[in-house]
Amino acid sequence: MPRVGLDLSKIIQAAAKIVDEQGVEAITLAAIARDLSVKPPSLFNHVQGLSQIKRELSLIGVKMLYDTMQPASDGKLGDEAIFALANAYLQFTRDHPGLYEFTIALPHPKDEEIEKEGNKIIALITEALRNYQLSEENAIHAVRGLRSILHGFSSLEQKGGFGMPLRKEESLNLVIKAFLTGLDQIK
Amino acid sequence: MPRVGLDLSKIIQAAAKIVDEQGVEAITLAAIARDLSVKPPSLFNHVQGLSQIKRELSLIGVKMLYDTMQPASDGKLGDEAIFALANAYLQFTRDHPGLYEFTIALPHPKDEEIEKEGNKIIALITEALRNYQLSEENAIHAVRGLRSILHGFSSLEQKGGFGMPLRKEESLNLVIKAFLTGLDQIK
DNA sequence: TCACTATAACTAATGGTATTAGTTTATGCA
DNA sequence: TGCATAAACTAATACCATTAGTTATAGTGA
Repeated sequence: MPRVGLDLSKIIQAAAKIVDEQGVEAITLAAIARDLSVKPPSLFNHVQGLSQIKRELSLIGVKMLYDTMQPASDGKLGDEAIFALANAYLQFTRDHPGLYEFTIALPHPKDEEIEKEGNKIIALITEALRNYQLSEENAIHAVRGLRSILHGFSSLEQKGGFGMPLRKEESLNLVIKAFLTGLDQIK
Repeated sequence: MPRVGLDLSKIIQAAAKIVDEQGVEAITLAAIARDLSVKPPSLFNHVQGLSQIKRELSLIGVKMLYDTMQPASDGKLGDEAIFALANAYLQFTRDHPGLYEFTIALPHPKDEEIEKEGNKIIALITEALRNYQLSEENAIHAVRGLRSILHGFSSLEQKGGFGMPLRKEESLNLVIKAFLTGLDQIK
């Protein structure tokens, strides 16, 4: 019985690799155990079960997304900050499609730790929109709008929803450009 | 052995009810069979397996979404048509959250029948955008943008992504309003 | 009306999954 | 060096999808 030296972190790393390379459907305790050269029950020494693993994937997903977006917008303001955030967001969804899905498909709607991390992302977007002089209420609408654009575009791209070969980054830039331009006039 | 009179349609209806009421995770042959008071193997007399059922859910999902959107925009043009489409889209995702997920999570990327139905939805949006005088290329970008907004907003709402109590329809209207206003200036 | 055929729905069996209980043994610490 | 903790295991249970083979119903033709 050679001890492999498992721990929660190694299990989550293996799980993250599987979802990013093979899709969220492929995440099973059996697959993780295989990847770690261990039998499935061994995982229970370090983890409550599959649902905890999914929860941890959501958590590191949100954290990694924030860590990707934060440096991108740092020091920038207005349009420049928004486009930087958008590019970072899109890049993350391309680099980590599986993990990204877990950032959206929340386990229990009320997981405070995940919610806290998610709020950091929202704060980042809110901050980038600061110099648009929006009312408090419109700022909330605008953040929701930007999140909808970012998630919708990324999700549709992931699922192969865009048939045309036309450059997709160009599409995202145009939506955001139009949205921001229109935002300026609504106030 | 009383014959229940199963057929493909009844099976798909039962499956649709399950995904809309209990979520896409809940769709299993066992659950469908229970709902129809039948043993799981009986389903194989009418269906290839679970993957075909999922494929059929995608197909009727796309068809139903089109049938919801088409009458909404019929006879309208410009902003009015776009907002009508958006409201119909949002309503569909609320009435049929499970079916809606299947319209996005396509089975094999290349299912011609589903793709054909999907193209009818895209044509509807394209038509509604007609009088914005967009170049052919920008029209494609704009359709992608609108789809991103609609899907992103609906998906985030479904997943409980919007915490605030602030009226959500208002948010969607503002994003679209801003997007359309900006679109007018880009050309 | 009756037999016959096609097939709907079944039971039994296989192999995959998560999870729990109970066992063995490696490893770190006294 | 010995011992206690716990890591990894085997065995077992319960669920799932799917296939093979069985039973018997319902519609057809005589």
